[in-house]
Amino acid sequence: MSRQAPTLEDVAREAGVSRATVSRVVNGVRNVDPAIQELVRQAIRRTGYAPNRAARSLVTRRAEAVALVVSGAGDTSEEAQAAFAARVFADPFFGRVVAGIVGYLRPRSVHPVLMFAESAAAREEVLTYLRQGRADGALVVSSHADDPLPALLADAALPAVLFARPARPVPLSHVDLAHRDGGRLAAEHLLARGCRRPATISGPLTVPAGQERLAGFRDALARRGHTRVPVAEGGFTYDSGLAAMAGLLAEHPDVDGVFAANDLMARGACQALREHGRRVPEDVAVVGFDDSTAAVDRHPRLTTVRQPVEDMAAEMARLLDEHIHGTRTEPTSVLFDPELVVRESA
Amino acid sequence: MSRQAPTLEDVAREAGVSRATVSRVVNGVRNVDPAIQELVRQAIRRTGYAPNRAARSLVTRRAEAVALVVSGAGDTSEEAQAAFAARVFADPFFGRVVAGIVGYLRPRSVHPVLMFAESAAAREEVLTYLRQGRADGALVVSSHADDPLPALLADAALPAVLFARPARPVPLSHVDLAHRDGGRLAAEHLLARGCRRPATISGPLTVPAGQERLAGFRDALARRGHTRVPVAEGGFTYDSGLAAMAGLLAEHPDVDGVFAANDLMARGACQALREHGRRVPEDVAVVGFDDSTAAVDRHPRLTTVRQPVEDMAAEMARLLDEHIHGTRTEPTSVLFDPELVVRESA
DNA sequence: GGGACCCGGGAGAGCGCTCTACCGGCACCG
DNA sequence: CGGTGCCGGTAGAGCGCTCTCCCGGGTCCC
Repeated sequence: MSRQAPTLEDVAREAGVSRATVSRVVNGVRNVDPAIQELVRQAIRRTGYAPNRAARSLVTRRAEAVALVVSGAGDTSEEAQAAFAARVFADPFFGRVVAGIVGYLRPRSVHPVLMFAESAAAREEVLTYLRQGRADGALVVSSHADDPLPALLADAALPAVLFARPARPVPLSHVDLAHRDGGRLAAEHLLARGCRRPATISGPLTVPAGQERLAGFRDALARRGHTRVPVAEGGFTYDSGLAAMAGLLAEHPDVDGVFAANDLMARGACQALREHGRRVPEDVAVVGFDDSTAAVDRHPRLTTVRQPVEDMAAEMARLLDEHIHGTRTEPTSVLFDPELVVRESA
Repeated sequence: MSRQAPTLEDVAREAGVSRATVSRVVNGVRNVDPAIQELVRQAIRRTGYAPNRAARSLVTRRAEAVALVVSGAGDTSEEAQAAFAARVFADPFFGRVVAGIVGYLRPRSVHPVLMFAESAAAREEVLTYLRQGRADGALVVSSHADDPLPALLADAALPAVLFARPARPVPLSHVDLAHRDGGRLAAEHLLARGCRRPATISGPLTVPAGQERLAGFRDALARRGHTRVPVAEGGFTYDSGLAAMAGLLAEHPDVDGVFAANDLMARGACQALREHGRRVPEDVAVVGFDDSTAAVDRHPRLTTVRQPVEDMAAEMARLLDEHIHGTRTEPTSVLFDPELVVRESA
């Protein structure tokens, strides 16, 4: 910004019309004489005019931006913040969320502001940010079940949409997956493949997704007569999957099929199986969950329950849009269907 | 925003002082009587006041936001945009960049707006965004060498800082790594381990980082008498590393040490070696580059040349800050030193 | 004791935009 | 030929904030 940026006034003078007329041309409201329109457009080009957004926001009361909040639970220390960011981004899942959100926002010229809310101070910052009108609403992706942010947002009556149903009910719209159906798909596939000793590495049982994937898996097996299925609880990380699989093998050396509640753990499980001399899928079939590209294209390519994350993220953005514009007022929950993707591991 | 948000005026009335005084308390400028300060603070608390940022930005001409631009080359189609975003985030490298940037920006209450610039239209959008004053500057991470964005930013005299030196010189500040030294570290380590037949999987030779890591590696080996070192060019992806390693093995079955120009390719190389019955590091030692956590903590844990990405990203943000505030005017380049991290693979 | 100088506070302009008036002119119609 | 719309444009208020200018009163020093 070496010299002053041109204003509406400058363009108006250049085109020989009033400020309002230029504004109409820029925003495309009301009929403006085509000849004058062209005149104004040329003036805009000559001056290199770009409307000042702060001024526009001031009167429209719209920031045309939304906060993309990656939310954690507890009260992480300041130093751990960098680690938190790195960890979140390490999960291929998050990239898909961003892709879906940006895909929806971009054509609407709305921009996502990246925020982390892993401590009480950071959460307060998010609320303030929204109250200041710097963003029109929040898209929240929580990494923990007991994330306090959703409730804070709801209390403040700030427009927000969540990815995944919160553990505690909160009057906020959210998108989610039919996790139960996903677990069922995995179970049915393992049985169809001829597995006789299925087991599972569940997600953390504190989060709904963890509980429901497990429930769906168990229910489907129970209906087919498998009532006592070994379960090892994992934490959605590679290492936890590895450890869980090692544990399962120790207690049940005869397992021939494993459903891991996400791809990262499935990968860990594959590694553990390899270390214990089991071949995948010949000795033990492995089914993952998510279909996160990065985790899936390794060897052996993972059979997994696909979660349409991009679509879900886009829907999340769409819901927020409606809440912001007041075309939707009641909290809504949109459920997506999982899909089995068969590759090599099962 | 059900009811109107409280304004400075409201707080002033509540506290029985003038607008200016409240503004002074909020911004901490000049001496305000402690008693009155307290009065104002209470009024702020009672009213739940949060200063409107659009209004503030309008007069300060500061958005207190920067664009975090992930930039590609060519003219990707609209449909490929989602894939682009997903791909970028899949690289663990990017998460570290974000962590470093956020670590610097957050204490300064500056927020990053995520933007993708993988097509001409998207690039134009970035420029407009900055010209509109919605962000005070841009932090650019390019995935391609011939990215046109830096030149566009420089031409428009918009504050911007790049990660890595652009292929074509551009009058913009940037941070970078002493890639040559990194290549040298890898070479020396392999030789020190007793490797007699070193080879390398280089990065794309169109990008400076690719060229220089290779040059450093070659030079160091040449000084020790290894003048003809097998080179396979990769594309910084897992698959390209796998393919390159397979190629190297086919032509030089006796290689006993490999330097891959990034961790992802090193992982691919490990996989290829495993498939060809070679043990790592017993038969072939593998050294990676980056020290990207996610890629490194697999089995065998990767020996790698660490790039202090977080520090580099933070420095990038610091430089931008200086450019924005006018305390730095000349384009500056800051070089960081790589560091060898020895783990299991070599 | 009087002038210079702060120090704490208020008044008010103005940042660049949108948007609601309003107004002149022109076609149409009774 | 005087209303009645309607079209195409202008005028101007005002969004909420910062910041310069100003002013009263106390302090300090000669």
